[in-house]
Amino acid sequence: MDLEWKWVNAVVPKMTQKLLRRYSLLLMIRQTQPVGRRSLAERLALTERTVRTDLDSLLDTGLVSMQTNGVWLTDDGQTAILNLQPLVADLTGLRKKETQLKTRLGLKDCLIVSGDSDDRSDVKQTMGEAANDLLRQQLPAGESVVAVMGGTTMAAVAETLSATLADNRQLTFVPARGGMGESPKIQANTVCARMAEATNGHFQALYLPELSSKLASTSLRQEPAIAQTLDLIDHANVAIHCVGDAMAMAKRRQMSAEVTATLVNRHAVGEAFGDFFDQNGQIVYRVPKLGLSISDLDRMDLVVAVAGGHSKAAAVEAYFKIPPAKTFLITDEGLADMILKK
Amino acid sequence: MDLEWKWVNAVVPKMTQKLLRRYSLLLMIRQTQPVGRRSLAERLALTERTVRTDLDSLLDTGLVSMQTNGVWLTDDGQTAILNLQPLVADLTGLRKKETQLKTRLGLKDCLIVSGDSDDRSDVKQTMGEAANDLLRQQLPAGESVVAVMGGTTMAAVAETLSATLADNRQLTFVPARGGMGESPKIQANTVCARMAEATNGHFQALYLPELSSKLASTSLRQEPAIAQTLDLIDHANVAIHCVGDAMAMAKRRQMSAEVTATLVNRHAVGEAFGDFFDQNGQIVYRVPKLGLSISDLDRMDLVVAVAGGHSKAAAVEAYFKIPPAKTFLITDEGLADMILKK
DNA sequence: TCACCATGGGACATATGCTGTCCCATCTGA
DNA sequence: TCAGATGGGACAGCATATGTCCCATGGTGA
Repeated sequence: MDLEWKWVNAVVPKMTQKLLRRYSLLLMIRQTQPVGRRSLAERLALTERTVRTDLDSLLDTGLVSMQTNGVWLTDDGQTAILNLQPLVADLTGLRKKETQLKTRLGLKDCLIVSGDSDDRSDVKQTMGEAANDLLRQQLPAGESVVAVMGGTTMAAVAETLSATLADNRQLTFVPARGGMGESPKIQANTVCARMAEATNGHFQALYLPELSSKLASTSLRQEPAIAQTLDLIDHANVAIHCVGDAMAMAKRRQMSAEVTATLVNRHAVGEAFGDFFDQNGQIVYRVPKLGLSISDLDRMDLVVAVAGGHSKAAAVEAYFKIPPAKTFLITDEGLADMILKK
Repeated sequence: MDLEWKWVNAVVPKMTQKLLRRYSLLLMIRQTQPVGRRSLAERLALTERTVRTDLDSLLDTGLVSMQTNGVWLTDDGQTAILNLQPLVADLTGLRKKETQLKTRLGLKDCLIVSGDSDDRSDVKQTMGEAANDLLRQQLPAGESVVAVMGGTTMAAVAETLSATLADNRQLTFVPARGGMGESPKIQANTVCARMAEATNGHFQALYLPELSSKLASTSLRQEPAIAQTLDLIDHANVAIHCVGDAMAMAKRRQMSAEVTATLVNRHAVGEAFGDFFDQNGQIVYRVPKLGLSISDLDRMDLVVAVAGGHSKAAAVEAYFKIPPAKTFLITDEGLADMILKK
């Protein structure tokens, strides 16, 4: 498929440029709708007029609609993005990187969005939308219990979940683990609530204080409210989570100096589900928490990992030495390049 | 893949038209090179200027070259045609018909060119070029012995064989069967000679008179020159042949009224390798000839059948109830439609 | 409620590319 | 040698794309 486009380009040059330009326009509209010509032009570094011609064309073919408050993506526009994604990935060479990363990390499949979320904050949002697309295609129909984690990346995913996801599905969201010391805005409970809201689904919170001893967790496990949620987690068939850089996570969760020192000593590079691992994928420290562990992913129908930014490359690369080979990864070019260039 | 193009078209309308126009331009150049703008314009029902703009573009990208005697296809142009073929087949809907026909007839694969060779004589030539493309991709490297049949279709294939076929191959052509009463221009010996010439290969003729008795064939088989050729035929690993309408073939070969009556009585619809069969693929009459039979195809590495025109539909459909499922078919839209519409 | 700002739409000159239609010098092949 | 086909030049007309304004308006936050 890769070579094919070379010839298309030779026969109708600049068709691909135009296609890519309009595709990125569609993406940007989806991300910021409702939005006006001038904002779009600025964001995409195009002139107002070219944006306008493109919009007029897309209006003709019904992919966008113009309202007094700005441009909106139509349902057809949504579908177009979904259908054009692999094609555009081909054109930009991302497709090649996707297959490379897939084999390199042993993934079920892989989606790479362009950019680097360490540099531009909107890339995280694009990853969120990619996650939404993926879920729409991969989430089994019917009832599902979705275990999710917290974090800024997961919050971005939650922001973009659309109601169309719930068309043939009844979704229940549940935090994969108890409160992990994150700030309220990005903790799993908040993410759950937001996802449930967006998809007209249900959610169940898991309010847990910081745990310091195994004793406390054993007694807490008896609490009816908590036991019920833990039971739900045990029945989750879908997991969406992120992978974090070890030190960044330790700092964000304000872990004690003692624990941090342990992490350093044991060369922890990444974290997922509260488990810290070194570059060989060996778990070197577990945050004492209730809920899902990496090993529970085996029994899931669908596992989606979302992580981007070159700073997380080492973490992600190490992480995928652990989980079953059925995980989907959604990442960005910054991270992908960092892993592949080695 | 089929749906994808709908969206490409929605995002960049009329690019596909242009792509198709230029592709057909390339095809026409290949067919008639060296050729001038005006001839091309006339043949493709375009204006001179349009052809010129397209040619200029193709010149820029190096797919064609302009000489004082006309336009030539470059090597890149050749490659472009080859690589764009499946894509264009998608766009025109031919691809869908190809897969349909493939499953319907139980083929290894199938190439359909647009048009109907019963209506336009140049369609046969296009099929020949398609055959050339297919051989270039499928013919095993190294030495091959290619058994070919006669007929106008095979003659068209022979016309278009190109030297590039022989890049990594040494080819020997041999008539699959003895002279079948065809006129010299289209008989297998001539076709062989022409193919060998085009590919810098060898060929071995098989000159046989009309045979009327099995006795004669047995004695002829002893003749050293004939025995040698027959031995070569036995070692053929590739076969290229056509499928004919039963009555048309009987007439062309000036078969006796008696035999023709037999064919009618037994409801023969088609012919291949001198074997006539009815609509169920049952062989109802064998021309007493020396050489290859349909059953010998089993041991071949590659079998290509070439037949087009709606009038041959019944014959082709019946034929593919006989041979192994590894045959490639090259046909035209007229024939494909006739089979598929039922 | 009001004011402001971003919105879509209109307008226009300009640039670029495509089209139709000539003519012409030149090359080719019979 | 010569007739016919070749590529290239030229030009006007047309369509589309582009850059740059301005304007009325509607939604939103103060």
